[in-house]
Amino acid sequence: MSNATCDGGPVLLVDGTSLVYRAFFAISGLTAPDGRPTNAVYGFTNMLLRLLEDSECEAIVVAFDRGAPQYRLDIYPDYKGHRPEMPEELRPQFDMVREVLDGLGVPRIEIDGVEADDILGTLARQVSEAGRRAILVSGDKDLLQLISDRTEVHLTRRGITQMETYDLARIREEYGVEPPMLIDVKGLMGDSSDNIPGVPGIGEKTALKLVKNIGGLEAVLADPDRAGGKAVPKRLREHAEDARMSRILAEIHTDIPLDFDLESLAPPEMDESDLAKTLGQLGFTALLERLGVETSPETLPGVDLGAVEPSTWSEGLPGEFAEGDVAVDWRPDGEGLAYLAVSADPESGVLLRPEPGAMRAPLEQLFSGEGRRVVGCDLGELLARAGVREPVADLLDLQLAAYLLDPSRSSYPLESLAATYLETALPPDSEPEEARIGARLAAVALLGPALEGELAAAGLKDPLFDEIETPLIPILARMRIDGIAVDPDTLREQGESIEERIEAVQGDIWEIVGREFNVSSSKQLGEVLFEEMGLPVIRKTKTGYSADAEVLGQLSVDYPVAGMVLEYRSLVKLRGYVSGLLGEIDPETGRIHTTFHQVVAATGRLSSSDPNLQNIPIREETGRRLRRAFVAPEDHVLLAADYSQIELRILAHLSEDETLTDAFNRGEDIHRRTASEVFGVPMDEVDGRLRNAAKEVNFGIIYGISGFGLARSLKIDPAEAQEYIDGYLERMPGVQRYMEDVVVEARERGYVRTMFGRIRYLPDLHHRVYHRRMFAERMALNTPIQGAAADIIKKAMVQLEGDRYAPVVEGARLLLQVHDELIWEVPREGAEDLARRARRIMEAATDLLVPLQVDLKSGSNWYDMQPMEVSRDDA
DNA sequence: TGAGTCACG
DNA sequence: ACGTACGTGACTCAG
Repeated sequence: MSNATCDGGPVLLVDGTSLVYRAFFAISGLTAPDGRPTNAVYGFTNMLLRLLEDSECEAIVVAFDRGAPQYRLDIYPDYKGHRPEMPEELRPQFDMVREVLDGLGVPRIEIDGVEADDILGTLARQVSEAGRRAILVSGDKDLLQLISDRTEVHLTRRGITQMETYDLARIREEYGVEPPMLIDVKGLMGDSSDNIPGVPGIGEKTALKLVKNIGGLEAVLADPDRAGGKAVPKRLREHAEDARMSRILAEIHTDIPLDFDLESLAPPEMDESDLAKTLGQLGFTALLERLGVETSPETLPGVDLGAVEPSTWSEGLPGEFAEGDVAVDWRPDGEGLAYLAVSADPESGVLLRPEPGAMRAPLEQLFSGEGRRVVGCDLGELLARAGVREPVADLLDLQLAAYLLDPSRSSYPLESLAATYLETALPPDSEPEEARIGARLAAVALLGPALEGELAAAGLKDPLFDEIETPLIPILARMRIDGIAVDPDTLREQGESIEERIEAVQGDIWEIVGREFNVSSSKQLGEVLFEEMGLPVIRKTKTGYSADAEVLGQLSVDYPVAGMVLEYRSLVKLRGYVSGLLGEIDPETGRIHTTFHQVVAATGRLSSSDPNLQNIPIREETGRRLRRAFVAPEDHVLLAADYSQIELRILAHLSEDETLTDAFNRGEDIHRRTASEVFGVPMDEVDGRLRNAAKEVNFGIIYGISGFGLARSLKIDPAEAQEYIDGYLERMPGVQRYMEDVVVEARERGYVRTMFGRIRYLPDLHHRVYHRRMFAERMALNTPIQGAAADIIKKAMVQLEGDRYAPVVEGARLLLQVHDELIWEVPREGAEDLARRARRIMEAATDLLVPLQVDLKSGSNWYDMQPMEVSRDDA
């Protein structure tokens, strides 16, 4: 399309500055995948492509303003004086527009100290003098003065989607004057947007009438009385010089020296790979398709696995892959591997097919070479599946790197890494498997340095990737391999008791209701409670009646059946835990081997699954007893070390709020102090109710507070909740300022970062839908806090566990991480030693304005944990 | 598969 | 005039 020649067609002269501005205000909420605002680039590019498609143009040029137009400022220093500054989100988009134009092969002209108008005027004159037609495209009516029989103007109308054509006939009809006379009109009327004064009291109508009836400005000024009346001639006399100056300012120059050869104008020729890269990074894939640009470029030349015979597993790794850097690819199959492929260079690789039960040896070899580097995806999973507890090789996990670069993605398949960072596609499933694996290996090898570069450029490599996340890989793998011992009998006993109570409660519910139904079915429950029994409907969901714990809790005051449903629900929930946990006990080890996921939570936290051991009940006694099933082996104990109030301490540090830091530095009970501040009560008069309210306020602050949310958690009036919040922010002005600053900065940058540099993009900060935008703001407030807590405990884990050949304490194994807590099993006699070291390292993991505090507990199972007395002064 | 619910920090 | 606290994973039902 854009490469088609169209001899004899008009030359398109585009006012880039004006159109980018229009696009910026016409479209909102659009961002690139990396979070940069792209609304103006998108609108402009879209408009430009439509122009190229619609007009059979011969050539196109885009002009931009650059710098202050000195020749106008000399005449009138206040020219464009009252214009608001360019919006922060628009400024960087001009460079993106330039890149897009370069990719499209559209020439652009910008000259220091010259306005786009004048460049366009000059070009229009040149085109016209060459006997060709020109079409000026802008959002600015000023260009109408340039219209001639060979020049027309297209103006954007209402937004940017539509253009309106102005030609000579239309100007004559609408204004009744020749186009150059519009300069005189503007000289008289002025222009508030450019801060051109004109003659006060003369607006467009009067100005036009004068010019139409009398003639140009000089003719009007020569005999002001011809204007008729008294006021207008008076003003014309008083402001004649203003009018003359205004006319000069209003006149577009057509004689700017251009370093541009009109003869060289040619239809644009796009650079497809350049354009694909530019538009791809901006996330404009639909535009790429519209341009017919190949979006999934040629596939990589794969590593030739034919060069080496696929090996069987038992033969181990061929010698040439046993040392030196390698790229690996693998595929899961059940609990094992479908294949493992390794290559050391682009020329050759090896494909191994495992024999069941013999996975370990080649993978030990793979990860054992001192100083070698293994590059691949999800290496932790590979270590865990192979049972490799102590890899020696350096690891470069591509998935982990990609997660740090953009932690909000739902997954990090090699295909999408290759597409994003290499701009290549992997072969489709229709290709033979060996060819596909060969190409995957090639992609892995190339992605290594590519992603390392990206990490470094984003400030994520050191220390986050190199010192924290990568060393954590084998630690998490080891936690999974080791697992935690679980006593199935304890679970089964509790399960039976739970089952009995479910039967009983279910029977009671059925009796009250008068019939049998499935209490677990929200649909059936809703019908029974709200239709048959006529209970008041408190809230509705998309699909029916809401009957969650909050609603049932309210109803239970008047309707005992609601309370019984709550009990039923909690019992069913516990039954789920029991059966889930029993099903996860490895028959060989008698232990549960949960998986800790390193690339799931967008804040940087870990997550746990199969089973999730980060949500084992503790708040309610019945559920808490489940913890009795998590046991330490003979002569061992479980040791738990948890950070006390780490998120509030981070808030104190980040906000530098005096009250908050003071409270922590004095070692006060933070919720009590908060209550004292917010409710104006002396510390020792804070009762349990006030303290709890303050505790909820503190949670609210960390989550990105709203009066409504706090009201809900405290079951109070939203207005009252808002008063608490206002009171809090008044007493903690540092926190208030911090919260405001974080959101403003995030909006400008498109992302937030933790103290350790961990990044999270929040494109929805510009979303046009209010609640999406608010949601993003709360993420902006919460992520630096939750994320920093994650950074800190990860760092502590690495310091405590990273030295693979010297366990912290003989026989100790780190088993679980529950966000602000670490749990080990340790020989009884080593517990105190481990506790001391854990506390020392965890509390010193980072230096904040307030101390970090670690509480320690130990016990023979996860239920009976007793506080440990361990002194700190052992440095 | 999605919605609703609920367990944890 | 709107919908509302952050981050997860698992179970259950229903289509």
